[in-house]
Amino acid sequence: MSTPKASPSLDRTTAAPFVEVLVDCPGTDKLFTYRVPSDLSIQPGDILSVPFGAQQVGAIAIRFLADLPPELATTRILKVVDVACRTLFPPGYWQLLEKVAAYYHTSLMAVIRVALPPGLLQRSQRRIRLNTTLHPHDINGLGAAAQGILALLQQSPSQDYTWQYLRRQIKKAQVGLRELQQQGLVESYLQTQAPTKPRQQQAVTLTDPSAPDLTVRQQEILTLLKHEGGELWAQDLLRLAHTSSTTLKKLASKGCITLHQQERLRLETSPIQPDQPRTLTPDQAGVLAQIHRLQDYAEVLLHGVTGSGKTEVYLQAITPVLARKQSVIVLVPEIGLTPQLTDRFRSRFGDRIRVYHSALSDGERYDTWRQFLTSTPQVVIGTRSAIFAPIANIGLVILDEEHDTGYKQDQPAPCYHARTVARWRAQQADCPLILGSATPCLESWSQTPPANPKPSQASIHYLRLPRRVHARPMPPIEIVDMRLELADRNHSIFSRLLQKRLHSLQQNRQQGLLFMPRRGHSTFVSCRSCGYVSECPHCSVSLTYHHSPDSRQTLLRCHYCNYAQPQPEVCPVCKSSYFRFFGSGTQRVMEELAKTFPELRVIRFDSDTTRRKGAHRQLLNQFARGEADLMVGTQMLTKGIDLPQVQLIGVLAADSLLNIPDFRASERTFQTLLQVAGRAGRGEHPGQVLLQTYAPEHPVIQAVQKYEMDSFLFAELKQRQEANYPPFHQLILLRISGLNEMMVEKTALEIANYLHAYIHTHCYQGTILGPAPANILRVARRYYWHVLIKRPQTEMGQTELWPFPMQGCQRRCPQNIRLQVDVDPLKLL
DNA sequence: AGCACGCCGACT
DNA sequence: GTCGGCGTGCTC
Repeated sequence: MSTPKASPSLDRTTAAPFVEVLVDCPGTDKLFTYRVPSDLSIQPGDILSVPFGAQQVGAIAIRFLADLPPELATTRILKVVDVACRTLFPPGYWQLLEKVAAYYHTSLMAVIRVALPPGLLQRSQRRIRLNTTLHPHDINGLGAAAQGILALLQQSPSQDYTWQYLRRQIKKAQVGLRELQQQGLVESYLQTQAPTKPRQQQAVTLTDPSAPDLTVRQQEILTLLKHEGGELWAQDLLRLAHTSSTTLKKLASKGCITLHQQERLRLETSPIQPDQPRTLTPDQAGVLAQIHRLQDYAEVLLHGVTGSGKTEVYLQAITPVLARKQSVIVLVPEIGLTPQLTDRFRSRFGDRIRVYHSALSDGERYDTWRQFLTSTPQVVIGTRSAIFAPIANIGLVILDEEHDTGYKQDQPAPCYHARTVARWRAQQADCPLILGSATPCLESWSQTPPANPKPSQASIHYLRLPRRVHARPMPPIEIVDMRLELADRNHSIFSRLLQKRLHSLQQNRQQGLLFMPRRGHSTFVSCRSCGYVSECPHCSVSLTYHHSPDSRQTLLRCHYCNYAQPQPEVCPVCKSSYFRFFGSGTQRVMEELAKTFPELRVIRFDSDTTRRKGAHRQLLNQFARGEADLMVGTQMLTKGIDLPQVQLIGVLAADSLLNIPDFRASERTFQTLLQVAGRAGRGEHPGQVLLQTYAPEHPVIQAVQKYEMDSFLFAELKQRQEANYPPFHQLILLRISGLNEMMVEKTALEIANYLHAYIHTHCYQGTILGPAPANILRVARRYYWHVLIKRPQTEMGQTELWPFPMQGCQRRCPQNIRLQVDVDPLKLL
């Protein structure tokens, strides 16, 4: 791989004998000192492998040390084992990571972990191997745990498992292991995994095609090689020329070709027809002209209704950036959902596209990531972590579907929002940031001139694409009052109007989507006689009814921890036989459809049917080819499906969205419903949307029906202001969890009290809410309590650092209690 | 994260 | 008395 000229490859000699590193171990954010072996050259930022305790872990070189601090004995200093990756990050990159760590109150290492491709920071693993030379003479003499481990290992094809796995599978595994080790039946060893490395492959280069005394066959091979450009992978040449490696070796010995190892990049590529820029509508052209005018850092909210051609604007905004040899980052919520988008980028920009997301293999991700470090102008398309792509010379950052909640990481720290990080990156690179959406989120919209009472203070430009391309109208939205259906004794989940439309769907050879804002067979199982609800024994959430096609048994499953149990025939409490599921999910809809419309061909499109790799594309293609009349699905249907023939959209239970206990429920519902509606009428026919609800007078439903964006957002903004919610106040959520309920509660209370006092003594503005038990109290045996910090923003929507006393909170947290900080949380459950 | 060290309960 | 549970603390 070529390295930029900034790297004087000869000058990689390490000056100092010691290096301070950041070790990839949770709970250790201080620096550790290691000796630099004379045969290794190390630079700050390089990713290393170092011994740490009994294991070997990944580490990052931070700085050199000429002398050892006096408190460190020379004998204790260990040597760096290896350099896993030599990195040369663009200027300002470390500052960016540090800023993220500071703002989201996490360790720098946690940020580095999301920024680096997986597999680079490798740690050693303890594994247990079966001793095959020895046979246990008396299995029954062993304890239960030992027997369990033995049975597992014997099942394993490699007679070998990680210690972590065994410990999870077998209780008291520690005891069992000791027993087995004493008898010499198993051995325990540390496996140091090699970090992901470049893939090397043999390449053939033509050097001298005119050597004397060549056979006809040899001549043929050389001609072929010349024809292919003089350079090929050995395996390709072997295949093309139907020859063997001995022949190649002979040619090499004659000096006609050279054989050498060369890196072969694992990049996702697909042969794609190149395409040309499309003619823009006047709206698009106007918007693009404004974008082209931007040079330095500026933020743009591109508010374009579904089908208005935002993608083409992105493409044409990128072209001049690439032309002036700068790079671009394009973020999308989920790459698997939008294969059409990446295809279009590839058609336009060819091999300058780098697709980066978690579905890539470790090797592909690693190679793509290392391409970022080259100085070639490129377009990175990826999911949220791609905002950390270490490319230099960024000329433009684009966030498509900027309202999407997928941009917020909420599982492991740092709980960063890609939009926030994108803003910092754009500021750092002094380039424009485009936020695109058909349904902008309140946080972004509130900073644009239309939302601002003092437009001069608005920090985001507002560009609008109010019309669809080819002047296609937005589909009309009809509201069906489900209360009237029930009053008229229609107990079906389909209103009579929807039934009528579904009937005519097939007659008119049209297609439709049915949107169901929930996954699973139904919501929960309850007793109609006594009200008992089946709950998960670990998570205090109701279990969901799942009907698997291959087994006759019906299962109740927990959506949080995946616990499953067979469904009882009668109510466990009162023995009533009216113990049935309640509400409906995609599976239930499928069954009802099969009953009412047996002739309709239906595809189910939800997380169950799309889990398999490539299933998304396959199901969509199937639908696009007209092999089904109707597609039934959950939230996934809202994203990026661009099928011109979709005529009918049915929304079954708008209410279940509206009633989610979250202050953003209205905004979410509005966004989701408009996104769903936008899937209709993208072809010749205008299409129609049918919205079933028990609350037709609800302001959200009203606004959706009229496509009234601004008035809805104004009203919503006002409510947020009154209730001190974002974007007027900033929220920081502290999630306190542990196995002991009392301890969690006690700790949460202590932290809340401490914060109260802290705010008071420092005269900070703000309020502490809670502690309160989380809505779902228990997830996978852990209890959760929340403390919410609310504080006024100095400037609306400004993301700024607050001296929130993380250390103090941490100190009040016992070892077995976990404290997670979520700055600007999106999920308050 | 692992692993060692160290302190309390149920057994020989 | 000991063995072995797991809570606390350190790893250059």
